[in-house]
Parts: sequence; structure tokens; C-alpha cells
Amino acid sequence: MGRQPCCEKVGLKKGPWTAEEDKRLITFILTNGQCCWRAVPKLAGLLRCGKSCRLRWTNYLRPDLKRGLLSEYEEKMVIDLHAQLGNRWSKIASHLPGRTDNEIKNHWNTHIKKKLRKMGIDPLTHKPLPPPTTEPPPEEAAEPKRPEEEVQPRPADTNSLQESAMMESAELDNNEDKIMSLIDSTELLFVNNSDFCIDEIPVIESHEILLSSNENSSPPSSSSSFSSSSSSNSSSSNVVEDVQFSPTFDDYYSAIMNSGFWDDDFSCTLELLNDFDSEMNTVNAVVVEPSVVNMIADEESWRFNGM
DNA sequence: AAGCCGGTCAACCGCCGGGGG
DNA sequence: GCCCCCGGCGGTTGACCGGCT
Repeated sequence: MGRQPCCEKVGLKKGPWTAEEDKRLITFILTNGQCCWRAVPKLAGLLRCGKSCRLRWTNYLRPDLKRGLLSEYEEKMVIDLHAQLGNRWSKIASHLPGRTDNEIKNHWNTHIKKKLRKMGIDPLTHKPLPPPTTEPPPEEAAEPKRPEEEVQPRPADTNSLQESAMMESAELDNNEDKIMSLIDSTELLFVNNSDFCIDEIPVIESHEILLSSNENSSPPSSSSSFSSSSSSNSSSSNVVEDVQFSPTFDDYYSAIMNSGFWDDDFSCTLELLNDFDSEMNTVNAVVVEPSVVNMIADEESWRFNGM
């Protein structure tokens, strides 16, 4: 017996969504929430199949989606995660807030694959490609690259991201005491992903984090350490010291452990992800260590509480 | 200007697994 | 245990666009 189609296809519209359809779907979801997708088109007045509505919403209309190309850092994460998980795009996407499986899959197929091949890495196995047998490729032949010299993912090495963070820390010894004293007072708050919109917000690099001095800020209950410094808010009145520093893995780790949220000892890497609330001087961070992310359900977004 | 071609990505298709009856 | 429904997933398609000839 044949499987029942997901919906009655006769008379249903296919192809690109119109602005009007988008509007109807958004209005419906925002008013009613995500209920039974099969019922959505009927209730929202759409001539679409429920599955199509779900895809349109999750891949395009969701307010917490990031738009635009993946950053270099996100790309690296995708490569690392792909090395471990293979083509499990949804799993990979779950580690990149604001990105969809479809987006990552497309980006992999159109950009990353090529990039890896160009670097002499097999995108399937993440191992160095065998040397060309017949004719050498034009550019690579002139300047053959040894695989070990490349920035390549190391499938078994889940600490690569952590290591790069640790390298940063080596440059920051001078500031360590100051940083750590501030970290000690950092308060971590859990932020539900649905509570903020990260649309069109540039990824903030760790070196872009501004450190504000406690004595000059006026924290309500606790002193705090981080504020963001995207171009839009680097002049925030709370940022009194225009001192840039790069919080390291250890900094984040200590901050998390001090938050009391985590009971178990574990290793992880955190990456500041977005400046999503310049008024509150809060920065969004994400746990990115692939070996532990399975422990961390959906609560991957954190906020280093600002003033 | 027109046609071709390759790249990109939104959308679709078919399968699978979980949950409920 | 079986069936059905539903949502989720990964692979694939095809429309669109820009660059090139």
C-alpha cells in the first residue's frame, strides 16, 4: 500500500513564496504559535501544503534566523562538526544558532567543498587528497601544499577550537590578573534562543570585546565584565575604558564555572557570537566544543551580563 | 543584444523515526 | 505489535542571477 501524501496536493500552490503568503504565514504563527503544521495552511488561508509552510518558516521566516554568508568562524565550526558528524546537517545546524540545516548544507555544497578540495582536503573524509595522477591542476601544481601546513580540520581532534583560544591567551598574560578578577564577578544568565532576534547582526569576534571597568560602571547588583563593541555601540556610555582585550577560553570557562550553572567538570570552548543588545551591553556567546555539545540540549546561548 | 553556462539557494521530494491510539 | 499521523531529515531539483562570449 502506498504511503499517504503529507497533504492533498491537488490545487495546492508550489514554487516560490510570495510576500503576501509570507505575511499570512508570519501573522498566523506569531498569533497562534507553531501548532499542527497540517492545519496551518487551512487556518492561515494558504494554498500550500503544511510541510511547505513548516519549511518556509523554519528556513526563511523564523525571526531568530541569521542572514548572510557564514562567517569564517562559523565555516570552521561546520568543517569541524562535519568531520565528526558527517552529513547530519540538522545536528550541525543545532550548534550554529540562527543557521538552518538547509543553509549549512547549501553552503557546504557550494563553498566549503570547493574550498577544501582547493586546500587538498577530501571533503568526504577530511583527509588529504591523494596527489593528482594524470595532469596536475594549474594552480596547485605550481605551489604544492603539504597537508600538514594547511588549516585543516582534524576529525579526531575536538580541541582544535580550544587550542586556538588558548593561543590567544598566551598573548594576554599581562592582562591576566585584571581579566581574571573581572571574570570572577561575571554573571551568566541563561537566554532562551527565542527571546532575541539575531537577524542581520554581524558576528562579533573575540578581539572585538571591550572591557569596561567596574568602578566606573554602575551595576545594579553585581559588577560585570563584558560589553560588546560592535561599530554601532562602541561609544556606549558604560564602556569607559576603551581597552580591547581577548577573553580566552579559560576566561569563559571560569566564568561559566563561577556561574554555578554547571555542576560537572567538563571542557568546552565558548565563542562570543553576537552583539544583540547594545543598550543592555550584553553579548551572546555560544558553547562550541563539539565533544560536549551533546550534553547541552538547546541551551547553547549564553549572555555575559552587562551593566 | 542574445545566448550560454555555472553558481547559488529556496523549495520540493521521499524516506525515516517517534508517538499515540 | 500494528497502523497511522506528523515532524524532521538529507538529497535533489529548478528558478534565478551574473559573468562571459
